[in-house]
Amino acid sequence: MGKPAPTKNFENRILAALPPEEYARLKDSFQILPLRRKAVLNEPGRPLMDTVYFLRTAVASMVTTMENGSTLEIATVGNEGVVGLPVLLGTETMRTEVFIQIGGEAVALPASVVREAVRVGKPLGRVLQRYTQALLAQIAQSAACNQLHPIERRCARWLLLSHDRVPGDEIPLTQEFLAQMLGVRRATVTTAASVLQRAGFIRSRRGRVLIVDREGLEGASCECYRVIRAEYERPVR
Amino acid sequence: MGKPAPTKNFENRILAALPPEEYARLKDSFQILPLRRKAVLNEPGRPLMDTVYFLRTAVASMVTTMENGSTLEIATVGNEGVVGLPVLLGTETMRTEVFIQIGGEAVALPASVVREAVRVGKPLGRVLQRYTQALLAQIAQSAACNQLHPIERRCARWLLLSHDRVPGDEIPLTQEFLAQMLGVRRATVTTAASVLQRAGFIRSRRGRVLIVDREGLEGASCECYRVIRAEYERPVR
DNA sequence: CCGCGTCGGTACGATTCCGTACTCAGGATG
DNA sequence: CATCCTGAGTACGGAATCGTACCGACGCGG
Repeated sequence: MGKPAPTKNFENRILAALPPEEYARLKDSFQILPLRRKAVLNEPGRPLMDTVYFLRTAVASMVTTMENGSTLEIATVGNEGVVGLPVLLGTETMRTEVFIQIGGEAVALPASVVREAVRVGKPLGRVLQRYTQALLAQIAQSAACNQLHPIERRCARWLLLSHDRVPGDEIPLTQEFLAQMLGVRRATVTTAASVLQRAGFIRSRRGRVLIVDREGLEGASCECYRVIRAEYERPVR
Repeated sequence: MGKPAPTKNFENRILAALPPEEYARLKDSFQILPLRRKAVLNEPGRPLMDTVYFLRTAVASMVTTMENGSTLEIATVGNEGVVGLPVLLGTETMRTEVFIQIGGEAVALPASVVREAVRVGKPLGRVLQRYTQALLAQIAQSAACNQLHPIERRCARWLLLSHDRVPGDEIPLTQEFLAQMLGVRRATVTTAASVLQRAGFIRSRRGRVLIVDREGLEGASCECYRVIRAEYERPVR
């Protein structure tokens, strides 16, 4: 399939889908800011998110932590999406932690502006609802994937989803981190990655993974990659 | 904790949360109808859902089927929720199958009526957005649970969530079915259920499970039951 | 250029769950 | 009452993954 075509200037896809006049109107409230790796955008306990982030080159992760300390990534958010959905869904807290997985740029909009646009039925609201559905589908598919597919395939899926959201072919990433995303031991990731590497699909260096053969990796991945990607690429009606 | 208190006449909780005048207004479009077990409310391929179902005594399951035929339940919907969310989120299809797990009553509303209410910002829209968030949280928690918790606990969790949505203490349910919900073999369910039974928490007969010691079952369940339930019981602000 | 902290590869027994398959029991049907 | 189908219990070898641990290597900072 190859990577999805990048948007112009790596603009966030939700913003890019807006009619020009809506985009122009919102632009006054824009604030373009860099998000550094490991920056935390949402913490489970914290009450309020007063900002909605439309990611450009930055990539974020939604992660759940269990009582015993084990973690699992719920969803990845890149320039196809937005961080701060609860603001639109009537609550001001969310139990999952959201943090920046790969540093980059984002557009910040005050929650009030977004909320107002949604309330009065502006196009932004429609697009955000559509994104909510896609996010829901992604989470649902991952839920099933976690239970039903072996790690090697899930690992490939994760790498592909990440690759789609990153400019080049190199993903900054430790195996320890990937293990936490997939909810397995680091050693398990090592063996899975070794197989993918021996097959010539990836090359992992210390703290980074290079995607060498994307086609091959897609073959090694489970169907879930395709399903999730298709959901995000469904046209906004 | 005990079961959640039932609503009056087993009314759907979303409808019950509406202001009286909104409820009265919608009541003209109501259609109360029985939903039989195994009835399919949504099929992945099918285009359009022109009806939104507010469940009363009926219980529905959202299920994903993988290419290899294995299945997994994504979420359970009872009288706290609604079937037909995509209608509100801008698409008309959904990849997950939705079917009736336990027969009962539901209120059917034409999608157009609901969509209009949401569009013009009626209270119904707010409550539905709030439910969307809770559903999202439920799916996210299950996703993590599937990966991180052993089956015995997940089995207990499932039984509790089902128990909450059913009038009595008996859940009509074959182990084969439960296995498909949890994404495991039937034999695995048998052993898990045996443990719960020997502990005196449940009694399983042919095609039905009786909840004997709810407190005990809560102890045998993972934290996810509490988390999910808490999300649904969060007040609508 | 050296030292040390972090990261990745590997090992091994333990455990959980799978795949398959056989058997028995409940209960509906004729 | 006999039959038959479906549901539930059980068994056993195998595969995947865990928990823990050790070791070597990369590369940053002093």
